[in-house]
Amino acid sequence: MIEPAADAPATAPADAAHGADAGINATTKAPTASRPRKTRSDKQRNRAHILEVAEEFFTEQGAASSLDAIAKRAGIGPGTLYRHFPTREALLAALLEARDEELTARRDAIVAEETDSARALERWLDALDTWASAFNGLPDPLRDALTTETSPLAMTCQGYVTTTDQFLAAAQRDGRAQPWVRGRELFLSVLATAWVRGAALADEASAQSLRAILRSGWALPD
Amino acid sequence: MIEPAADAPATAPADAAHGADAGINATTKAPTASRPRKTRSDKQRNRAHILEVAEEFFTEQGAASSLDAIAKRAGIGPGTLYRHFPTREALLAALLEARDEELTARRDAIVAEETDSARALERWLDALDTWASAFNGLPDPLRDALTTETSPLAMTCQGYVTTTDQFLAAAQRDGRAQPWVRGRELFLSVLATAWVRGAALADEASAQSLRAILRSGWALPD
DNA sequence: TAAGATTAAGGAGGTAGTCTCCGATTTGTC
DNA sequence: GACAAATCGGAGACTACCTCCTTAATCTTA
Repeated sequence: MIEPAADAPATAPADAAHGADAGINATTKAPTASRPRKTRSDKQRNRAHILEVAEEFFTEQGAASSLDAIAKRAGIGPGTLYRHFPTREALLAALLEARDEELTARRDAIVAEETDSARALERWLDALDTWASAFNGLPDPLRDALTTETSPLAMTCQGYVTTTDQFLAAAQRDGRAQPWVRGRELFLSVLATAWVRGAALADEASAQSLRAILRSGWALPD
Repeated sequence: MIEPAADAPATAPADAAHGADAGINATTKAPTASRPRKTRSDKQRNRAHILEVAEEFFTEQGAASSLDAIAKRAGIGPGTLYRHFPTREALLAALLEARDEELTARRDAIVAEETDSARALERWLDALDTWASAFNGLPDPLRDALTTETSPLAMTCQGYVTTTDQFLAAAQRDGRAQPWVRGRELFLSVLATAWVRGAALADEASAQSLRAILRSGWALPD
């Protein structure tokens, strides 16, 4: 049996909090401490549009695309882009958040369908590989996030490391994975293979082979 | 027995050709077609100094250091630096050339000392790992070189891939390495582990573990 | 719905890095 | 020592990142 699940990597609702908290300070008419305004509509519109355009750019030209160019194609000034997403990592995190749902779904599907714990871990690593290969050059910021602590990507990565740990623990319990391996390293190894793929634009063969090497590296026979 | 060796990755002598070819066109006194001049001394001096300073910078700040900053500390203009080394890769290649001798020596030592072909391959991969970790951020240009064909680093890499292939072939003959692995992928996997190490400035534990995963990945028991 | 308050947009511009071109300088040769 | 060729130096064109401050859009209230 397998049992990772229970705590997903937490898809934060981005911006909640407006409405439902009026009337608290209605006693005084002080101009300060008034009820917070509704978020301006153009802000949300811009945010959404930036994300669309960034997805395009990153897909076509990799995760290191020029942010100014993204702003220009989105028809906004650079200041607006940076106000919404102070760093490249923040922008990437927002884009990956959209993929979070899919990855979580794959995780749940694996848990539900797979009875072989080693096979389950393998499928999960496959899913992670696809995720980390969303954009060319994505492995680099992901790797950095894993050691930076204070990155918008850090939380996301940490969640997936935890999930990896759970799949791995199950496989280890069944004697199907090397006992000395840790989830963090498997996660890093997935990033590393995705990084290798990023080189060639078409060294798929090498990436495949590397995955196989890693597979036979963490696995135990039977 | 092991038998890689024979053809080293070819340490090009950089600039030969001066002297020993005079008198050929001595028949006419035509101002054209005269004997080529000796290389100017300041050129060699500058080249050497650039290499010293670049070694410093790359060691301290990684392989992505500012080239203009290197030129400035070397007391020359950027144009001079770019004339000597048109690209960052050319500069890196020149620096790595200095390490070529050491790596070749390690290869020869392994060939001479090691009777266990799997152990020999392992030691060679260790040597490569040290080589690829000479500067922070070095794995990236090395990876690119492996698929660019027309990079000053490409030849160097290709030579080491060949050496890896030879050690690997020996191990495979002895049934000590997975038969489906190729030298290119092992080389890439070394780069990948070096790349992982580059993240943390100190995630040595993960890098070690990744090496172990790879080790048990390509190896066959007994 | 118009005035006032506030939030957000826009974009000029400071900083930094890459790389090139050409006038000035150094060096080798006779 | 003078000439010619090779090399240097660095201004500056280009691109990218990111910030600040002025202007414009939107929300609120009457």
